[in-house]
Amino acid sequence: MQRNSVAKKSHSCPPQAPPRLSRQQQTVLNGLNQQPHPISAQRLHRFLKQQHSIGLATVYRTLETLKLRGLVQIRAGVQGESLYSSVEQDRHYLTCLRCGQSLVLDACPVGELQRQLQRTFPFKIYYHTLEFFGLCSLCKLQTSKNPS
Amino acid sequence: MQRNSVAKKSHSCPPQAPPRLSRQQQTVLNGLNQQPHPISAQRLHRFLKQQHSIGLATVYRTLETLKLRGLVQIRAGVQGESLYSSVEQDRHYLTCLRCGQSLVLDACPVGELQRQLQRTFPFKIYYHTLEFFGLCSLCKLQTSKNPS
DNA sequence: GTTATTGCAAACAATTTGCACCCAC
DNA sequence: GTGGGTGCAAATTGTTTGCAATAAC
Repeated sequence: MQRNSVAKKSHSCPPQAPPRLSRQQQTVLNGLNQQPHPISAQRLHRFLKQQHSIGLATVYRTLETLKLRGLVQIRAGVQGESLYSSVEQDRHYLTCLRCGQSLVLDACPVGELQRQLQRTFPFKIYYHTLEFFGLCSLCKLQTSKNPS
Repeated sequence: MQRNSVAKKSHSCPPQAPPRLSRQQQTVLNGLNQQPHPISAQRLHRFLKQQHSIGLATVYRTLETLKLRGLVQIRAGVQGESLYSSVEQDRHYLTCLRCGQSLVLDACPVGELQRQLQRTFPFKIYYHTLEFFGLCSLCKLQTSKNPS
């Protein structure tokens, strides 16, 4: 997995990700990795500020950087915000469109498909999202009463 | 599954969706169904205004209504907006995180899984999203030059 | 007449940007 | 010293809401 031959050339510089992250960027990435669930930029910022001094814009800018480097995964929250999580997590959800409640699924049936796509297209694939949407039993009742 | 006994009561009233849509709601739904690809609320509004008189707020409100009735499908655009499409479309994409370019995939390997989940959980599942993210070959080059 | 729908403009919220300052190399 | 990284506040963008006018039944 690791290039063993010539790692001498200055600081390590793997073919993929331009290497080092700044201090604050590392802070953001660490903070993100501590989250059990996908989290919005705003909430992550509030979380980080408990321990560090960091600006909201930096959090946004860093998440953008990490995104392009394939280090974070993004999905959309029910109220339209973006939710970020470690790209390591291969988690999938069953989400209620009305109340936002999410159930975690354990199956991930698309790993093989992803590898196959990777071979077929000239794309560097970082991750995939798979999510099911509908109404939970409670909201289904509510909706038929008050279609709001 | 369906209450068969007394379906006589007034206009048809299937167990699921509270029935009729208003005129404008119908306009939105029709307009949406004419789109070949997922579209944002703003663009849909611009599209509709070419032929009808309709307010932006109505478009948003209608899309929300249609969402709860399981008639539209939502996914997040690369710049953070919501993209809407007919729930009929079982399309999946391979999307570049940098330029937003999307390739349409033909395979959908999760139909069976969805039916299985539907049996397992007390959720009414309307649709699923499955999307792959990464960098297209061009953006991959660009990124290694200018990590911006 | 009563109730839901609509349009407009104002309000909101998430995100991005301009700019001056700071830090690492 | 130079270039990227950072914080703050202002600007932008997508979306929601209040309310009076309108349409549906």
